[in-house]
Amino acid sequence: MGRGKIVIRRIDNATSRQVTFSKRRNGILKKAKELAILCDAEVGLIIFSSTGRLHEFTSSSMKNVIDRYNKVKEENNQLLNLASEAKFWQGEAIQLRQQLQYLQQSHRQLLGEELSGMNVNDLHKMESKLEMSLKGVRIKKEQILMDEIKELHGKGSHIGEENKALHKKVNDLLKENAELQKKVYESTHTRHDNNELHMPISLQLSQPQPLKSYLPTNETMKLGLQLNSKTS
Amino acid sequence: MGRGKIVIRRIDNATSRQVTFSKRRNGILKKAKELAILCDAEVGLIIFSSTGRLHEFTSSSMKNVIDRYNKVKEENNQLLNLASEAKFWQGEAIQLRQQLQYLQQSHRQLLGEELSGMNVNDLHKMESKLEMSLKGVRIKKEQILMDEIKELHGKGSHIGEENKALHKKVNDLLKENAELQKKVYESTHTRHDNNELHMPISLQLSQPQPLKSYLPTNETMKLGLQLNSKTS
DNA sequence: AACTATTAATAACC
DNA sequence: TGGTTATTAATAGTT
Repeated sequence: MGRGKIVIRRIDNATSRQVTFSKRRNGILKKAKELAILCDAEVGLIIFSSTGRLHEFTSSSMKNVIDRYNKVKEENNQLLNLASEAKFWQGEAIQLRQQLQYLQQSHRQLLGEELSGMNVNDLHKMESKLEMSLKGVRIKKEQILMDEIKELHGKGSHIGEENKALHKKVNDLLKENAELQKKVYESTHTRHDNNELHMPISLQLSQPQPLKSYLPTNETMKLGLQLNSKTS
Repeated sequence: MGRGKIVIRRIDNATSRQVTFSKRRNGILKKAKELAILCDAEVGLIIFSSTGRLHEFTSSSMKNVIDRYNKVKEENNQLLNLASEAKFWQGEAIQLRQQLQYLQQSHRQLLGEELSGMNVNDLHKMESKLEMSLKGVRIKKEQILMDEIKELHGKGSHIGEENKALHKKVNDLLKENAELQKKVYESTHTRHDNNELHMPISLQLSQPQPLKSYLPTNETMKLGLQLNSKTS
């Protein structure tokens, strides 16, 4: 749109560059204004000439336009951040789902399900694997049982010793008791007849109770059962 | 530049507004780019369509352009402030200079200088003014003199009374003295003759001095003169 | 989105 | 800097 066509590149001649700037600047300012009016748009145009002079057009106010611009850019940024975050977690989810699927498959195969699609070699390997596993499991189980037994033996011998001591004590007490009974009998036999058996009876009843309580108790029996149920 | 001329006003039809927006937006974006390249200008163009969509062009970065824009605006603001401040003080100076000039003129005229350029009426008024001033001055002067005299009279009468009292005292003393002299004379007359007249002479000399010092002094005379020179 | 008659912008010149 | 004009570029109305 001039006397001749021009290529769009920096005009070297400073004067004609300035002239062109002046003309085109007016042109674009007019265009900006027209666009704003015709199309009801909010337009902000800032131009610094090569000499540093400022020229501007705004349909509203430059502050408005800039604020709105920054707002939109910020929102876009937030959207971008959210999008990238979503993408990241999506990736995580895909990876985790794959791992899960693989483990489920492996698990089913270990349990003997879904063996279709495996060749003899695979099945052979699987068999070895399972045998190794079984071996490990049995070794572990036996070890636990042995530990249990060892512990029980320890407890048992301890209780046996205690038992011995108790038996001795019981015997001593019985002897003592007998002597006392003898003395009482001798003394009461000469004076009163009706109160005769009161004291001996109460002493006799107290004797059997301590004997019973030093046998293996319910609690220690339970402990042994629990350990057994765990290793079976 | 189309099939027909158009007036630049908001296009009512939303669809054709949108179409026009699209076309002209491209046009102005191209123009902005061309201006930046051809003329080596820094350009920032922000467009919000009526539907709120953002379109932009910058030859560098929008942040750059906006920062530079704000910087220039701030500088302009500062310049504007300084300019308005300068204008304000200039106004003040002009006003003060006028007042000064008027007062100088008036002062000179009151002193009888620079009477050329005044007509008879002006001079008549001036004369009256000066007469009034003179009258005021004379009245003030007389008042001050009267005050001075009154004060002096007050002082004078006071001093007069003191004077009377002193005279009386002097007389008394003279009488006393005379009597003493007489006694002395009588007593000495019989024994010594050479000391006879010493004492009476000294007492006679002391009498005139106090009388002199109670007349108006040099200082009060001076005060009167100063007041006169001020009012003349 | 493509076409085109027409207007608007502007490059070169003064 | 501002005006003129030949020419190109942009685009309004249309398809």
